[in-house]
Amino acid sequence: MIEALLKKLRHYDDISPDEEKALVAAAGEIASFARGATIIRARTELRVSTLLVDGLVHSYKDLADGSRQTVQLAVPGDFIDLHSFLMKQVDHNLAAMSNCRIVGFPHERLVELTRTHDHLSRLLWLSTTIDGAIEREMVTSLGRRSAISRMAHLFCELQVRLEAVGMADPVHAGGCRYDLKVNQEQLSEILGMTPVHVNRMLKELRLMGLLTFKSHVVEILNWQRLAELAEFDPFYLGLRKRPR
Amino acid sequence: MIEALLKKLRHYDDISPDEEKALVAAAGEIASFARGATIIRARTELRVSTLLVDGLVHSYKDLADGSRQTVQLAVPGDFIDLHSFLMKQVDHNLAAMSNCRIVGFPHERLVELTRTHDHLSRLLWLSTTIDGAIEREMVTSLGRRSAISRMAHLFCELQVRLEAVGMADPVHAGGCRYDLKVNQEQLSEILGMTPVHVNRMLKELRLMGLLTFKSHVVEILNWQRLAELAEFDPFYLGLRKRPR
DNA sequence: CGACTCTTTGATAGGTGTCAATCATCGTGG
DNA sequence: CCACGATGATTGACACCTATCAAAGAGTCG
Repeated sequence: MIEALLKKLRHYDDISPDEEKALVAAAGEIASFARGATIIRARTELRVSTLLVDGLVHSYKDLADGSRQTVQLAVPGDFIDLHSFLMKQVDHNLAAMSNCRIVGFPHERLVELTRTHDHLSRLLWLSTTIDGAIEREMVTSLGRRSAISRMAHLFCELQVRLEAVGMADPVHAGGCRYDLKVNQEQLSEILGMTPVHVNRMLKELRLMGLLTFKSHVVEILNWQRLAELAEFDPFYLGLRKRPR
Repeated sequence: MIEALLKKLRHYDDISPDEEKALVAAAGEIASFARGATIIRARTELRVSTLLVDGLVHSYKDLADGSRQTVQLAVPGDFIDLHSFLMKQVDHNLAAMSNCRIVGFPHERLVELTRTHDHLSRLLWLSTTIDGAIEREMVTSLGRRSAISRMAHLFCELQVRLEAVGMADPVHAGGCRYDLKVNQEQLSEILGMTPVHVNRMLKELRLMGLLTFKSHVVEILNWQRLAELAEFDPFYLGLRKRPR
């Protein structure tokens, strides 16, 4: 149930059997949400932090003109609102981008965990700072990259993040691919552009022979050139083991 | 020296005299940097987290075309790299936007602080999650707001953040104002637009009677209409006291 | 006063948004 | 099995916002 999380954390540092046990013990109930369902509404009081087990969840902000902007995209193994552990209320909505399963971690058990498991709780907090790094990269994309480069960057990032939890072919195995259960409108909310423009940029990536996205499958045809177009450097994802 | 930090933390929750003492004791050496100076280069190993005492510091990313994007803007009272406490290396550069003074907090002393002062360290970590909230708002601005609305949002945010540390007139005192020691090019790096466009948007805000920015002073002439234009809601800044 | 930095303005180009229509896909019910 | 409606993908024409390029004006400091 929390395998993806463990896989991710093991990229940060080794996890002892005892730590694994503690983490499993802290997990609460599992729940399912259908695509589009709201999981957490902004400003509600939270007593549980939520781990995404399967599917995609995004945090988003609504704007007056009816548009919305995704501010964080969670893949399996990510906590979708670990920052609520301290903030108690989040400043954004959380919704299922695809059918998904989640598992709650009651805050009191997380408190207990921080008391009893120093190293493990450091790793959990590290994961929130890496969420911040991902957001900073998103700022860079939205502020300075062209639409096509921004899109390329997103697909690169997802490749690496999904690969880290075993949900994408390794990059080196020639053509890599992964499932991405979103439509073009949802992509446009992530990328800060219109659905029409998403469609055109996808076409361009296809014509350039870099990538295809069809029936919820991303297939990267030329990783190197895609990464160049995106100016992608995975350093910010923090997926290299070092003592924490 | 750390008054601004204390002021900010007191918006989050009460600070006891003992906590204040501990914080002061954790502070290390003070240093000054001239405008434009690099404070921390990306990927260098860090053993100290840095508090901004005076001036402005930004984190930024360089792009291949020579442009740069500010991903985080620190005002006095903000830690500029508290996340490095866990990441050890940051994924961006840090530079002085204006002449500034900083004070270092060696990581080992911060570790000690987390051991001895539960509540205080929760407040410090809360401040990093609020940094994340600020980044999310930046994503929203860059993704969905027009240039003028984005600019209005920045000025609203700075008013509130600076007011919280006593460096801006309160909003309610009619015309509020604050010092902002940046030029239009630096603004353009924050706002993800060109310097020329910054100039035009400043002119438009001036003509609309909302705000002036001249010789490093922001003067807000009509807070309400500026906030409306920006769709600004200070909730995400977390400046309301509640038990932590 | 000159050298510099910064601000301001104009003309033009180009990227992205908007609007609207057509096409493709797919599950469902007759 | 096919018609149908719903959803999503695709395309074209056009508008508009922002970038680009270039130059002139303003402010500051030695």
